[in-house]
Amino acid sequence: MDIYSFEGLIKKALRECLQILEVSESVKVLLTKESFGDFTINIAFKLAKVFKKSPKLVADDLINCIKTDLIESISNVNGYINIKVSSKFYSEFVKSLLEKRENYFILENNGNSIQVEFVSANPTGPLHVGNGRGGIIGDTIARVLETRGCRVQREYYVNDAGSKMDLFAESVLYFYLKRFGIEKSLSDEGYKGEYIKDIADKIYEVFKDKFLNYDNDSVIEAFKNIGVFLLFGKVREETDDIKVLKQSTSFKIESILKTLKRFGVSFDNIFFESSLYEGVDVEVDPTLKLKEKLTKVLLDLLNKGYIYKSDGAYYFKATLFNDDKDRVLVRSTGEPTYTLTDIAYHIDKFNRGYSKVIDVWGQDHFGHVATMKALLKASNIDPDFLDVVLYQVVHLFEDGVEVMMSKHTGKFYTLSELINEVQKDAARFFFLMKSVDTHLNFDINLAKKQSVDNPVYYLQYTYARLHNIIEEAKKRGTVFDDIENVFTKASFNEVERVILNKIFYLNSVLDDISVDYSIHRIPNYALDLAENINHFYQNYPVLKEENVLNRTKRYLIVQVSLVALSFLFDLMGIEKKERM
RNA sequence: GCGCCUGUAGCUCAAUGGAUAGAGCAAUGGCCUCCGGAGCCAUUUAUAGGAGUUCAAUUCUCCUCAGGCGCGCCA
Repeated sequence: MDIYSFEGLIKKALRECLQILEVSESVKVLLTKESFGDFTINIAFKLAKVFKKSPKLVADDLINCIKTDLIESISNVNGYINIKVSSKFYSEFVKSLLEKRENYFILENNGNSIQVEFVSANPTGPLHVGNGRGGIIGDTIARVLETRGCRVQREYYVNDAGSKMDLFAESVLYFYLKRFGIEKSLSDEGYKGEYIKDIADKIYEVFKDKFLNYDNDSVIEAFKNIGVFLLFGKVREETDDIKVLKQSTSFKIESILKTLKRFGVSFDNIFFESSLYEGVDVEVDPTLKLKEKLTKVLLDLLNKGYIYKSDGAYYFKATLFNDDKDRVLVRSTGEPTYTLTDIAYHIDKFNRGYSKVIDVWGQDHFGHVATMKALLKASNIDPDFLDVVLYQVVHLFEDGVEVMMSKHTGKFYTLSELINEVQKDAARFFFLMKSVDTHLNFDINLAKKQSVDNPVYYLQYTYARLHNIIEEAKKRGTVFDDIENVFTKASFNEVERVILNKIFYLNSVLDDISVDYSIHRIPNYALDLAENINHFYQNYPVLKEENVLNRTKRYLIVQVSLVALSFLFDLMGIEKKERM
């Protein structure tokens, strides 16, 4: 028995009674405060207008409709329909949960195939702390959707083409040539971080003067590829250079993929932007040729009349689709913009057959959302196919002072360093706790402390001490009653009911999260539950309890709680500890 | 200037439009003949300001103020 069957019973009762289908379908059973009962329904307020009666009178009618032995009593408090559930309710719920274990919270496959794309940081430097937030958000959304019965694919979009990558390669080249005493000019926009020098040094160490007599285009291509391999950890095309590089293992900077793996984040698919540039050149019009994949997208828009030329550039009429301004898709130089490759990429996703695609972007990409939706619509794809989750910036504080982060100046805290110092679990939890809409102030000193201040230890402690009860019971050979007697001869007190009700309600919480992606509710839920469990632990000893029936009842609470906590730890990607 | 996000306790953050706005940290005072005191209990303090919609507003609408971000032939 679960929230769905329970809610279904109530819906059915109301449907038969009310004859109003839409209304009874929108009924939701809500968790309520213990002083009001176990669960509540507020549908009477909504129906008051329809029936032209006061909520209180409507509730009176509704109460008479609902008859099930899962409910012990049902009351009407000024329109609130408060439900106190029965022993049978707990009997069916607890037995069902203990039978299914963690799978109680994992729903059957619902046929939806969803892709979540996240991190997708440019492979032009190590990940910084802000990327960690995006990583956790995407990873957790994926985990939640999986529990809701969706098939989920996690994808990383690697921008290994485009002008940022050229700039990166030029920066490496600058330092490479310096090793030979050659001073080349580097634009102010160029990357100047230590790691750029490390890459140049590595190239020098492995390849010596090999690239000195390359022409500029060739050396830039080679350095792009080498850079992506060293920084990201994987390249689309394994050139001979990469094979040589693989023989030599020493390189100071941890690759992006490795950092993420240490962070508990992994991907099912890596999509390289450069793959959009595969194939042959195809004519768009007599003045322009692009690679076939991009041409196809552009021609489609062109044929629909959504493209015009201005000052030699190709503009998309985005303003026809609610965007602020028209957008350049091809520069006057004939080069495609990021906007064109990105819509080509999203059309590719659409063609792969997902029912929905979720992109996790930093807030600074906000302006790009309307553009992408406009392009989707112009390409005859429902804009709702794409959900974009924007997360606010991470501000880093060290010794009370904000640490500014920039790849260009080279001063930033890497995610890798952060994981080294505060452990994966604490870092994940810290990122997960805050709503994506709020700016996250990350206090490095506090995070480094690894002390009681960190709520993740509270959770792990709760799990460990509960688990210890199970261990002790085995060790001591503690005797328990038949659990059937718990439901027929005993009853759960308020503290115990709160715990059971909360756990019963977890599926409903997860449903909500899967719709609005409010993943911060998971750690908050977990902490709330842990608090209730610790209160129970403190006041109601299990093994010491002499009455065997009570002892068994409390032991059930421990078992149910352990299953729920275990599931939550797995969902958050945090290690559960049986001993601390 | 226009658009988006945010403004809740001393600090960091919660609260599907629902009943008396909750936690942690910090402060003060209590709990170990213990299944783990990394815990429990008690006390203190808050919805930026103003209108509106609603039976009901921290939540929705509008205005004001404050902070962040965006408004490229960058990605």
